[in-house]
Amino acid sequence: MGGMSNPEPDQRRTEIFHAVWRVIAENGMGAVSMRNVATAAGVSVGRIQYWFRSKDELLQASLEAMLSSAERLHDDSTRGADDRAVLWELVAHPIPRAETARAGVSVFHQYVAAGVHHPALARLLAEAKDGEEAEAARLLAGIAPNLPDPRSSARGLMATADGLSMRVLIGGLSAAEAERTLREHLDRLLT
Amino acid sequence: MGGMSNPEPDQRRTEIFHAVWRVIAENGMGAVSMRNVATAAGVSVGRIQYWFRSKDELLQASLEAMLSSAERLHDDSTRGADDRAVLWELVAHPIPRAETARAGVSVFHQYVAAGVHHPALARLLAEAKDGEEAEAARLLAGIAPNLPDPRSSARGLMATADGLSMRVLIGGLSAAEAERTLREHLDRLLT
DNA sequence: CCCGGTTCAATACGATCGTATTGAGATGGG
DNA sequence: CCCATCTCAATACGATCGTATTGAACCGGG
Repeated sequence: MGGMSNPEPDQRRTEIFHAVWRVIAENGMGAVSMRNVATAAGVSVGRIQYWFRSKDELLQASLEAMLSSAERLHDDSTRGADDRAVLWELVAHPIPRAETARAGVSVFHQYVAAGVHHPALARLLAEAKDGEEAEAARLLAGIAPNLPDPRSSARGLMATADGLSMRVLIGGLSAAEAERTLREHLDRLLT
Repeated sequence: MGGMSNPEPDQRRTEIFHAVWRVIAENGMGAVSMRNVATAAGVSVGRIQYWFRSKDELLQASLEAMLSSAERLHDDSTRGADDRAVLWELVAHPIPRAETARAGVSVFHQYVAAGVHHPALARLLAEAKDGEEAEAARLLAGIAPNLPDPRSSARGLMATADGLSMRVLIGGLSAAEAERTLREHLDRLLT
C-alpha cells in the first residue's frame, strides 16, 4: 500500500488544542471559529479540517484534552506531597492566583457556559467535576477520619472554590480574598 | 412641535428584554442575534434597532433589567418574612429547584461567561453580587450576632451556592442534593 | 388640513461563519 | 520508477451576522 501515517498525529492535534485554548482565553468562546483558531495556531483552515471533522468535534476534543491534561497534572503533583497540600491544590486550583492561571480558569468557565446547551460538553464537565469531588472526599476522609460525610464536605468545598472563582473572574473580588475565604471554609471543616 | 412620544416606551423595551432572556435560556448567549431576538419577540429587527442602538447596548440593558428585576423581587420577598427565611431565599436562589428557575439561572451563567471578556457586563455582575453579599452579611449578622466576620461568611455561603448552581446546570448533581449541601453549610455557620 | 416628529418595517451591504470540494506536494512500498 | 496514500492549502458556497439606509404609517399641534 501507500505511505505511512505521520508518527506524531497527536502533536498536530495538540498544537491545535493550544490554539483553541488561547482563542477562548483571549476572546471567549464566541470568538472560536475555524479561521481564528487556524490563525492562532499559524496553520491553514484545511489542516484543522483534516484533523477534526467539524468545529463541534474540535471543541469537544479540546475540552477532553484539557480535562485529561488537568487530571494528569494533579496526579503528578500527588507524588511525594502530603495529603493536606494535595487537597489544597485540588480544591484551590479554580482560583486564578497568577495571571497565567486566570487564562485556564476562564477557559473552563467558557466551556461550562457552552455546556449548558451542549449535552456532550456538559457530560465531560460533569464527569470531571465528579471525579475531582471523589478525589477530594478521599483525601478529606484520610485527613479528618471523623468527618461524618466526606463526600458532602468535599462537594461544598469545591462548590465554594468554583463560586469564588467566578467572583474573581468577573472582578470585584481579588484572588487573595477568595483564597482566604476558601481557606476559612477548609479550616472550619477540619476542626 | 410634532407628535408626542409613546407613553409606554418601557413596555416596548421590556418585551424585547423578555425575548432576549428567552433566546439565552433556550439556546445560549451564542444564539443571541438581532434576528433571533426579533423573532422570539414577534417583532421586526427595525423595532429592536429603534429602541437599542446596537446589539451590545441591548445585551447590556437586558442584564441591567434582569439584575434590577431580581433585586426588586428580593425586596418584595422581604416584607413580613423572618430574617432566616429571607436569608435562605437570598442565598439559595442560584440553585434551580424548579424547571422555570433553571431558565433564569442559566441566563445568569451565560452573562457571567460573556462578562469575562466584556468589562461593562462584568462590572454590572460584580456590583450585583457585591450587593447580594452585603445584604446576606447584614441578615447573617442579625441572626448570629456572635459571628466573627459576617461579610466573609456571607461570601463563602454565596460562593457555595453559585458553585453548586454550576454543578446542577451541567448535570450530574440534582437540585435537591445541591440544596442539601448548601443547607449543611448554612447550618454549620449558625451553630 | 397638513406638517414634523415618532415609530417602526423592509431592505441592502459587507463581513464572517462552517464546511464541501479540489488538487498539489510529499513519501514510502511494490 | 510509479502509484497510492497521507497531509494539507486554497477556494468556493450558501447562510447568517450587525447595522446603515430608506420610506411608510400614524398622530397631535398649528
